[in-house]
Amino acid sequence: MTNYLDTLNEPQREGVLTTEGPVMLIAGAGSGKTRVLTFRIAYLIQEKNVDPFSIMALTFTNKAAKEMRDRIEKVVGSDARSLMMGTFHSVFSRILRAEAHHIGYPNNFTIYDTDDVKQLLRTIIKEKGLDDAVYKVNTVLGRISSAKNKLISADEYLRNGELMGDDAANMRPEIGAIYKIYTNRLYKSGAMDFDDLLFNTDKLFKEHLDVLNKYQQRIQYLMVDEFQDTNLCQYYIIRKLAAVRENVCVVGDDAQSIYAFRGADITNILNFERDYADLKVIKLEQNYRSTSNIVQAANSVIKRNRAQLPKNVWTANEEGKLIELIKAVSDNEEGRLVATSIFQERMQHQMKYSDFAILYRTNSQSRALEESLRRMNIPYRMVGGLSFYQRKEIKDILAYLRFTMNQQDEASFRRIINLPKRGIGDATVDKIVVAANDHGAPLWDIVQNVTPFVGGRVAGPIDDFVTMIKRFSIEIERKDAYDAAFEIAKSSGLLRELYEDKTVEGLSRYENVQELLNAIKEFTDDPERQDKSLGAFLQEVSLLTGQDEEKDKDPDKVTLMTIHMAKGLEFKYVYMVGMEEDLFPSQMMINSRADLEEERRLFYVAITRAEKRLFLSYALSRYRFGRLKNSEPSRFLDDIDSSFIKVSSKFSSAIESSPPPSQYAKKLVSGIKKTVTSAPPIRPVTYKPPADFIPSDTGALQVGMRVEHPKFGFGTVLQMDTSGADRKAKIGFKDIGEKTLLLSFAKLRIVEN
DNA sequence: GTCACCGAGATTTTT
DNA sequence: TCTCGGTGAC
Repeated sequence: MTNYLDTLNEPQREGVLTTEGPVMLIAGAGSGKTRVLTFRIAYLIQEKNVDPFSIMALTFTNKAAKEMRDRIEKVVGSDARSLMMGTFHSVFSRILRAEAHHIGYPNNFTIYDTDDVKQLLRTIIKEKGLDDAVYKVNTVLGRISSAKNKLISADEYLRNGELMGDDAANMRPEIGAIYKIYTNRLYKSGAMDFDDLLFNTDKLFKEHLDVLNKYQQRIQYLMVDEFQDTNLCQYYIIRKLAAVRENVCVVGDDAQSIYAFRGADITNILNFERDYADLKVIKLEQNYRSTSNIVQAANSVIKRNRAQLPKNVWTANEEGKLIELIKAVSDNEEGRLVATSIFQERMQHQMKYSDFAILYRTNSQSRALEESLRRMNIPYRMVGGLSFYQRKEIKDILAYLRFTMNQQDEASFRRIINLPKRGIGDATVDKIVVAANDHGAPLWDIVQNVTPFVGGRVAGPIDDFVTMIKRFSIEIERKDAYDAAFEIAKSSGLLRELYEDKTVEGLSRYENVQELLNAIKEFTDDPERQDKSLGAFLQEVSLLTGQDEEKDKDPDKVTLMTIHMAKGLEFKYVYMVGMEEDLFPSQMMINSRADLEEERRLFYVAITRAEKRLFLSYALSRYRFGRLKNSEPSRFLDDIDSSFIKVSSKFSSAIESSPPPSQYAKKLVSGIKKTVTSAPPIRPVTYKPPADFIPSDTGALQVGMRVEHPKFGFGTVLQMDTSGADRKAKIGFKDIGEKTLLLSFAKLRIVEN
């Protein structure tokens, strides 16, 4: 058992063995922090005989939690199950599920997702008669959310001169009032938003010391992963929980802090040193993941940031190949070049598809990439995007289930009262909600006794609805989650409605609902699960995100995801695409130094995901908002010390004929050590390409089509060769005769008609 | 109350 | 390009 200690280096071992007292691990990228955390927990259980029940470990994503649990289970076996471990949100929502009644919430409170929250805010803004162009839902939500993350309640917000002053200066003086109404509405609905799961946990501990004490006694050892991403609220909870024993170990890397927009506050790291005088700080600086070139390139980037803790990340790994920069004229070509490169590298080095990842800044960039991968028959999986549980049909069913659990839930009520159609319109719903608020009465009381408040015609259907929901709530007492959910899906008429829709989309929606029911079945059939109630299922599902549905039969696929989702992961080959100004760094992040530094840290995270090879790519034009836009290479390319990067030989010849390169591109081409043999000189031709030459997608190129080439001029496709790895086309050019071109490189414009 | 059509805005990231 | 909310006809 102790032999695993031998596999650790000195600071890592220290991190595992220093179990008593406050510890902060500053862990550089790829320095094995998960190993340290894993072994630390294993060590506590096996060597120090600590009851796993009294260890709490907090992570940021479900994925990280799951991975850690799996790894611990490999060492300590089934003991791992009783660990109190998960994301901040899931662990605290479990605590609230047991304790929420102390702060006036029902224990079976509903969790509102972002859509529910926005809907509710929109309603409130409308009810207050405010202009929704001034009070944009996203703005309002942002203000409220960041207040909650800083532990500022609605009442405190209204009393806070600075916040109110800001709002007044921005012509939005009512935000505080909206916050207050919003809080009351959530409370009345027995619902919490994501921020409330933290905010209310803090409130619970603050107002009920007996409850806090219970958890302080229980949790003997507390560990926090990704500490640099904690917000103030999380920090206070951590401190409270650890106040008695002070056996708290936080692990983080300030260079990888990329969630400031969500309230993460790096100063927590500094405060931690201040709050614990006897804090032991251990630095993990040896990188085991990446080649020396990649590590040094990453260092050269992060060095440009002003705000950072001093550390020296180094590696004993081989030098490795240089980072390659791929240039493309368009987003489509970028996709094509990346796909081609993956194909070739995989062949040449006998890699698996799963060794490759393509990272991007925004989800919308995935489309061009997907197309190229599909065209080359490269299997891929996309992580993130919209989750299964955000689909309309799924949310509809879940709303029924949620409302059956909690009849005060306004958001679910609005969603299902007229679904399927039963002749109850918005006007009626508004009347009911307003009546509930005016009378200070619970929503459900009004709904049950609705006649005085609405037109006589709709009273009948509402009564039927009430009867149905009452029947459902009896069902969930008698049946397990699956049987109850199935019964509700069927009796509500939702299932039938979807079944009768024979369109393609209707079919897939029906299948999605079936899949949801399967997921519930799986949940109830899981022998390790103690709480199999519908409530427990809903709780869990609310905190799930897109990344958590991977029951892939074929795991050998290229991974596509945003950089944010890639944090904590590693791949042998990484392609970081879209290295362009306004995209990365995002145009919304270039206005302040702090924002720009966060973007740079994001770039640092991207670079350090790569083990063996890193490719960066950019396109000179790209479709955005459905329009073609020109773009310039990212300023971040200049941050990389030029001795670690080279221009790829894969770049297209069309660059030379494209619009004059930007200053960034120029600097790059001149400043970068050219280790590639330069392309053979192109023989002079008389043909001059038009200034606005834009290559077409040649995926559907066929014999007989007329094409234009930026150097060779106009021609006709004579023959296609798609047998080999590279698709080729023999083209008869008007000026220079026949040429066979590789379609992955050639810039061709398909001439219309 | 319902449906079909139109126009606007979105694309920064997640629990 | 896509999704969402608003509007007007029935």
